[in-house]
Amino acid sequence: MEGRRVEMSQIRKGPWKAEEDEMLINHVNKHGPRDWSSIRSKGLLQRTGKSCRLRWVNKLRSNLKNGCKFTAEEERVVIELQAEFGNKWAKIATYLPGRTDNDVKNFWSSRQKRLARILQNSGTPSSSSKLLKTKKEIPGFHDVPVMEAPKLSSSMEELSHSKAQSCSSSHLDNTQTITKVEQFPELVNPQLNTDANIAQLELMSRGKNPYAETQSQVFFPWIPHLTLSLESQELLAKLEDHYFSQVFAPMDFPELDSGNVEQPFLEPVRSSGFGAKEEGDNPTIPDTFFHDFPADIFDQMEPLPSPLV
DNA sequence: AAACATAGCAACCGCAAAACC
DNA sequence: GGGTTTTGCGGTTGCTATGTT
Repeated sequence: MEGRRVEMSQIRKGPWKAEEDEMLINHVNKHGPRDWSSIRSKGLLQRTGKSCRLRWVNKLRSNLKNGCKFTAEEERVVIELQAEFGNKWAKIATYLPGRTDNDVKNFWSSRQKRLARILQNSGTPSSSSKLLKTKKEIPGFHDVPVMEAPKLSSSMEELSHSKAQSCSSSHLDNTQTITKVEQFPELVNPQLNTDANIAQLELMSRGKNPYAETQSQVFFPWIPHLTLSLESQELLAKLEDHYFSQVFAPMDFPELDSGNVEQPFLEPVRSSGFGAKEEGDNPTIPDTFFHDFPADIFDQMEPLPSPLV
């Protein structure tokens, strides 16, 4: 018993040091990614075999996309595969080269928390003001009811492009992603990503039929064949009408009911593409509307013809 | 500037399946 | 065939960075 206590106390836990990483890499180079328990029995590291394996799988092995946010495409893959397989993170991760089961799990967990918070806020009338105060909760949502014409910032698109490039260029196995995703052609439809869906469904829910494409085209006319994801539909089903009546009460768009389709408060993105815009080019788009979208959300979108005026 | 809230990430734990003896 | 060890997975926790008030 005493001996066991001493043994247990010798096991290191917590963050890994560079020397430990180096030792672990050496072991794998010699023996391959196996015999994890022998690492400790040989006295190489005071870590459990499980801990060594986890460190290798999640951080040290090659071709990992450490530090890169999930792209819109990756998000779609996760959402679709989670719906199909459930919480089989390891299985889902096999469809995402460079991502580990832990990455996928963490991504999903964060997303669930975000959705839960939105739902919670939507369910309590008194929380509407709180909702509107929090920028991160619904991307761009807080800007929508504001009828003024805010200035267009170019900083975000610069950031988006630099981030997208730094991630995509450093990982050559993106082709593998495409190969796998081709098995799921529905995954690469020009849908909006998760957060965008949340924002869109909340806007669209003013209408009688939130899934109607005509509605989506009213609010997001620059997005072709806009469809709601499973998640959005589920979320929308749970949202309560009073919330929206509160939030949008000051606004009224009779043209929506009459079928007279006009742009209520947003103008479409120019066909030249998001990154091609210049400052002041389209002053009616709120400058924070896209701030929470993944950097390459627009990569999947076909350029649209210039809007009819 | 400080306090608080939130998101993202790394790592641990318990359990189950697989492998080994 | 059964016991033990190893490996793999999913859930959870804790820490840190960042944003907000």
